[in-house]
Amino acid sequence: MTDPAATEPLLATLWRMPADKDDQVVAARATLAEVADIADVSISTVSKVLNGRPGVSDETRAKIEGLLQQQGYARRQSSTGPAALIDVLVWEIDSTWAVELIAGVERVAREHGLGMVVSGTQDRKSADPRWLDAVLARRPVGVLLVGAELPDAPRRVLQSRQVPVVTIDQGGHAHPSEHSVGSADWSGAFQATRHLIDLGHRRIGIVTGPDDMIASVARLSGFRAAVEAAGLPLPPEYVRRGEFHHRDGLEHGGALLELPEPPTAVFASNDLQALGVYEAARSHGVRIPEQLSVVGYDDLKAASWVSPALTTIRVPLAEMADQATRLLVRLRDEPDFAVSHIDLATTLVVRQSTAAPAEAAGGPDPVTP
Amino acid sequence: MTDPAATEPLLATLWRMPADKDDQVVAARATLAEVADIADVSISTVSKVLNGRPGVSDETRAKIEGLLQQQGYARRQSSTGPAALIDVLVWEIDSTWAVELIAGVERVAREHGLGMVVSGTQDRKSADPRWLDAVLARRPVGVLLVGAELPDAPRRVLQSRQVPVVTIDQGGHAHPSEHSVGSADWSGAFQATRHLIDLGHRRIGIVTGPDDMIASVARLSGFRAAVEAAGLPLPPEYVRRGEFHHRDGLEHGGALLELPEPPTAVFASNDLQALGVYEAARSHGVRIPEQLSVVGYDDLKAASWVSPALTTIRVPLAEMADQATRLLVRLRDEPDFAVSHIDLATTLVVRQSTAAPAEAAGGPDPVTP
DNA sequence: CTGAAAGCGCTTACAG
DNA sequence: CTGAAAGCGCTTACAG
Repeated sequence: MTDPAATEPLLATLWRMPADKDDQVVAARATLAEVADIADVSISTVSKVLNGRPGVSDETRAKIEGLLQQQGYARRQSSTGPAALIDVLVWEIDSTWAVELIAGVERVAREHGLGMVVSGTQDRKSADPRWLDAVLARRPVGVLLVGAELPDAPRRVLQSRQVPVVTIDQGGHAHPSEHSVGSADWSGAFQATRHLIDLGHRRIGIVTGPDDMIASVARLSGFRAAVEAAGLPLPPEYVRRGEFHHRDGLEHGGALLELPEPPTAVFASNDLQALGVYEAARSHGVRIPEQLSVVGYDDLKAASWVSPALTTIRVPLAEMADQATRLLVRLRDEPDFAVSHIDLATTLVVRQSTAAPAEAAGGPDPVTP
Repeated sequence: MTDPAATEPLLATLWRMPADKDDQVVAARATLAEVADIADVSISTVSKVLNGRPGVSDETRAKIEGLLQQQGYARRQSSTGPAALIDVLVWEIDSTWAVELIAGVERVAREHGLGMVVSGTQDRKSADPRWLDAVLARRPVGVLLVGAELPDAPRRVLQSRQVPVVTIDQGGHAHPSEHSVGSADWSGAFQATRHLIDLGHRRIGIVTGPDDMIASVARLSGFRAAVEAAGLPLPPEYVRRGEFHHRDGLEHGGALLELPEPPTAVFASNDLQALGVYEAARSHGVRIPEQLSVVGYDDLKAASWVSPALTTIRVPLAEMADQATRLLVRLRDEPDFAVSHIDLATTLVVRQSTAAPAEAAGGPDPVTP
């Protein structure tokens, strides 16, 4: 059985051509008998290994365990269809941002009698293989990606098992072949920047999100468009790359204030960063909004609690969660439902963190570091 | 077969006495053969009904469907035991407080290869019956209650199905027969109050949580103990009942500041309330900490972002989640593990929201409403 | 340690 | 419309 040619016909039996009118090749799972055949042992022995029973030599056991793993052996499939579960994969599960989405998904899932399995990931772009295995074993109604992305390989695996995937907040442009629910990032950023310009600001800085996130790129782009449309300069040192974290605002906010010619307003790409800018301003003795205007993005609850209350772009997180979850439920009932990209509108919420610049001409005196 | 006596022995076969050394009676599910027997039809016919196949008369179909329902027929049980899931029931899922616990539970669950199913409830004390049904169908490793309580009936149902329950943050005193992980609420509140007294405050108000939550009662009690130990007066109007919400701080904070003799310091029973007190102080033109000291409870991330940064009691939420989840995993392996109550220590985090009162003797002038 | 054989719960093609 | 019989995937008591 170490002769590769010998296993050839056996492997072939693992792929069956079912008597299918659609003339479609479907991957059939391996049975105990097939694994036993490949391993050259009896079905009984494979059964013992599978159930952890004694009476099998270590050598045989190891060989069979390897084969079960390799062949992706799964017990007799219950013909009950998918479990009443939705799997949610969340990037940075403890972010205030993720919470509002999770709460929204839970509410709609509950309405439909579905449980919500939540998994976190620190790595936005690659799925833990154990996560994928767990999802396949659970056979959920569908998978919701919140801020996370899925590489092609696991994406195809899910597709082949008829597990639909919906992405939330990718700006709706990431995978054209994939269902997504996002918000109007570009125009939200444009509105925010426009608001600052209308107040009379001429020197406006930005703290961006990671440049490999569509939402973040779209916000920067909307910002640039508004600045350019107004004919304002945008020195490169006014554009600071961040990671959507509080500390970005603290660090880059400080750096901006220490420039020889600091901006009179800062557009933070999310509220957390905006709160970081607050802290930087505080430690530099700069008053908001008198000496520095700040606009955030998201409209987290905290945005209205801080002082001064934060002017920001409201992202309809609850509604996005709602739409995405309903889409998943719909895909369960109509698997061939056309691929859809939904972008919900964002709105500017003006509070106390923005005002006209101190001097329409020169701006505040440079701050001494 | 409408003669009740005739069904008697057949019903009896639904309860089998397995060849069990423990001499335990175990409820066995009905098989197709048994249902067929009761219905007086062949197994084939029952199988057809079960799978919605044609070739069965409406009458026979109706009879069999009724019996399948009545006998609680379930397909062949996968002999795999409980699913690789933990069920978490969360009170107010979108509270900042719940998030940190959920994130902590997810991390430990993942470590153990377990998925985390999250359900929310707005009603802290009664479980949705659909939730209970879903949990029983999922057969999770265990149930974690986060801020939620379970009435006796569902509690007994879970117990009878060997689904262990662990409660997080009930102060560890709610159900003596139940596993719980809490934190030292009484001594945390005592520390916080003691801190204010040490700074020289003599008039200290409190915004409490709901008086049917142990955590909240314990905090009030710790507060009282510290005030009394210092021989300070505690007028009834200094004790304001809240619900652990931001608006409690806003409303009661305002009410306290409008008293003829307002307190010089406020102990808020959680950080959200403390931020509400901030807002009340702001709208009354009262400066923190110069004119009013504020202490919170929880140490949410936002506590260090606000200005002035909030002095608070740190509750080890991540560690509590960790302990509770590990306890559940342990209960899976040792169902008879002794009931345990773990209370983790809390610590005082001194930031900028507390200072000595303006006038050691009289305090600030009463604020005009 | 190994596997042939009996058996369980279920499905399905087919005879009546 | 109904059911006897063959068969599938798996488990288990037991012979070698």
